[in-house]
Amino acid sequence: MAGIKDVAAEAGVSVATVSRVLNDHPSVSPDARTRVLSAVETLSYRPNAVARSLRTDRTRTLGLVISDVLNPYFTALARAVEEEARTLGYSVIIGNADERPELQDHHVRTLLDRRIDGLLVSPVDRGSPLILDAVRAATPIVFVDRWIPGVEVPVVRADGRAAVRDLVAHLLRLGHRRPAIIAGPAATTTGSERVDAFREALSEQGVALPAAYIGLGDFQAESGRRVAERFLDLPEPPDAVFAADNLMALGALDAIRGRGLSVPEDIALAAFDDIPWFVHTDPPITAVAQPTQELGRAAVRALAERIAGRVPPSVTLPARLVVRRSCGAGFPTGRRQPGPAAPASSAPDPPAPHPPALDPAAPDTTSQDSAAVAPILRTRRSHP
Amino acid sequence: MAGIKDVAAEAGVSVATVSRVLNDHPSVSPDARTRVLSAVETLSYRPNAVARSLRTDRTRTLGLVISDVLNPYFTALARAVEEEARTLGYSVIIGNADERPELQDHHVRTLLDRRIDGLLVSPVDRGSPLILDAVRAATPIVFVDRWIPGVEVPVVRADGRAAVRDLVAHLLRLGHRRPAIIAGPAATTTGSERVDAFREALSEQGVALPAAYIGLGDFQAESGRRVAERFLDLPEPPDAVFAADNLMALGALDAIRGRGLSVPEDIALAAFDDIPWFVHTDPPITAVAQPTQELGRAAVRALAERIAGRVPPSVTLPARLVVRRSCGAGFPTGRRQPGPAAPASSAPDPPAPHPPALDPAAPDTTSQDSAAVAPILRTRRSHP
DNA sequence: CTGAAAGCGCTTACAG
DNA sequence: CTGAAAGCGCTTACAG
Repeated sequence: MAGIKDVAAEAGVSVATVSRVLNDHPSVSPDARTRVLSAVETLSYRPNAVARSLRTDRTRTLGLVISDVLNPYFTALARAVEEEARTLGYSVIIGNADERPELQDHHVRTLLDRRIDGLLVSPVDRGSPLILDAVRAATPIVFVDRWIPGVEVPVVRADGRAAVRDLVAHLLRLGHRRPAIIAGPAATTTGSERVDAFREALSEQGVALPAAYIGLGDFQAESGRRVAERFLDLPEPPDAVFAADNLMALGALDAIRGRGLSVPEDIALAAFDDIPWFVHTDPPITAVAQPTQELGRAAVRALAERIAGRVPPSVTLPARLVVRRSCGAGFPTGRRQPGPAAPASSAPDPPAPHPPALDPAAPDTTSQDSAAVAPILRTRRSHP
Repeated sequence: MAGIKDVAAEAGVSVATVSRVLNDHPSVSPDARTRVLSAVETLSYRPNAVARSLRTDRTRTLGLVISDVLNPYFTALARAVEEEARTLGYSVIIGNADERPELQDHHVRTLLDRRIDGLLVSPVDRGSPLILDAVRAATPIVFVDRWIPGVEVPVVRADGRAAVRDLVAHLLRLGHRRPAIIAGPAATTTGSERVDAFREALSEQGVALPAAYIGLGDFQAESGRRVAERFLDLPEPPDAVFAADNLMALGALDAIRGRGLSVPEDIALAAFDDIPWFVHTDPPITAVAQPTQELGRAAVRALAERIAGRVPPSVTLPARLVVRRSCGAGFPTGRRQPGPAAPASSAPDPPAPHPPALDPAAPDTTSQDSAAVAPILRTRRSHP
């Protein structure tokens, strides 16, 4: 593989000059520039990024440690992050923690060893001394989605409280009186916050959330199944289940149907995090949708600010409720009625006859499906 | 951040000695070793991977360029790749091509600039001069899933022909007579092979696949929707649609239901690539499942061989048909019957009363659901 | 077993 | 505008 010396020889200049044209340094004669450029061409020279990074102490690389690649929410987040990073001239290296603290630390360590310029993390726990050390060492870090309380790091996340309040109103309106929740690990902020939001919204409506109706999951499908089964074994099972992420909702759905029960007739189901497949599950699942794209973009911008030495503010974006049929809504449970296709829309579900109560202060937090699916169906480049 | 010099000073030895203990070189006195190790500890020293790579000309990093991160198939593949790579002491950097040749080349270029030790690619087209150059330059490369014909590179992929033959038998047995296919781009091997397999299997049964029943998609949801709509607009629409990947199946399902039609009563639907959500779509979708985990592992092992200078063989693993209800199978279309839960299984669907014809030479190619979902439900670490 | 020194491929003051 | 030279943080023959 040709090096900068070969290019210099071919062009009849010094390596310094080659380096200058490669880096768009102003003081290079037009003649030298052309010769270097053509030498680069004929040798198909490509600068060695490793050497460059060692010299400049910058890698133009961002690390992103996500909790679980198999979770479509994080996959969408990763895509948005890479897109925005590319715009800003950065590459991103993704580390998948698989919800395991050791694996998270493995990736953080590897990323740090590689001297990435900045780190985006969705921490799987509150502990990691490694992350705390990195923060102390002034490594540019931004938390996305989840964060570690008490640590001085900008956080980019969604606030689901209004949407959860809408969900609770929706459930109560449909007659559900014994709502339960499959929570994420208490060690994660999203694990505890979602339970808190649910409990508070219920208590505002005078409904209690007994301990037996709070099941502890780990954000993975299998735990959703396990907790749902425990709920169904209760002397008085809940009549509605809210899963704190989409994978646990999948597991819960599995468990419910495994008992021969049906959603929403026997038990209602809702999930935090909306994904395209929820439109097509049986029944379509009501979910709290995060503005994933925007979160990813905002996180990268904040991190770029931190890298530039500035102190970006945390950003909190609202989530919104997407109503479908999994909590019951007066829809016929059998076949859909024929109707005209909705050409530019991805919302095959008719509007719910009884929209949930809206928080008047946030009229846009609730919507009827579709927007959540749009990313996968619309923002992709269509076939030429 | 402490460097090797600081460690040397702290331990009272030369940097050479520090380097030796860090790299487990045998000729280091026990005394020197302990002192270096404790210096490393007190300074929380971490070797700079960038400098190390420059010197050793190895990055212990693999590049993986996948066609689309939003496609659960590739996400599962990426996870398997990272897992196996980690076992072998490699990190992996994922590049998402989003089915776009320019983006694929962007990532390949970036990865090459970073001097990754080897590259795993699932090419989005047959062209990329960049990839061909890399092959010519003897960069260790292995193709996964898709490949570029005529290029001397090991290929790790699944052969879906037997499974597609099973699918065709299944469709015909259920009375479908006008099967159509939503193909992937002809520029990809998986795009053309799946059509060929489908056409051949049909012709073996004396059924033609007219041009009007071959729709060209791009492996993304939106194209599945578009092609399905075109099918439904035909004077004589197909009575079964086989989507060449899971995202196009999602789009097709959208389009079909947007017309108020239902699956499988009005039209059957099947997909290539099985994903956990297919168990819970309405109806559950019959799919050709690839051994994704094994493909990822095998690809990494082959690449490691190539990096070591050996010439690994290509590997082809069989795919298998997973029968669910989307092609019709005599299941009631309404509610499920109550029944006991299947504790350790993720297959809520009862066995199909009419299993498809099996190729006697490959009795294990067909199965009844479940196994495909197992990865996400079982192989994850459960909550402690 | 140990250290001084060269060198990996770049970038960038510095001097001209 | 240009080049010689130092140096980024490591590893590794080489000599002792």
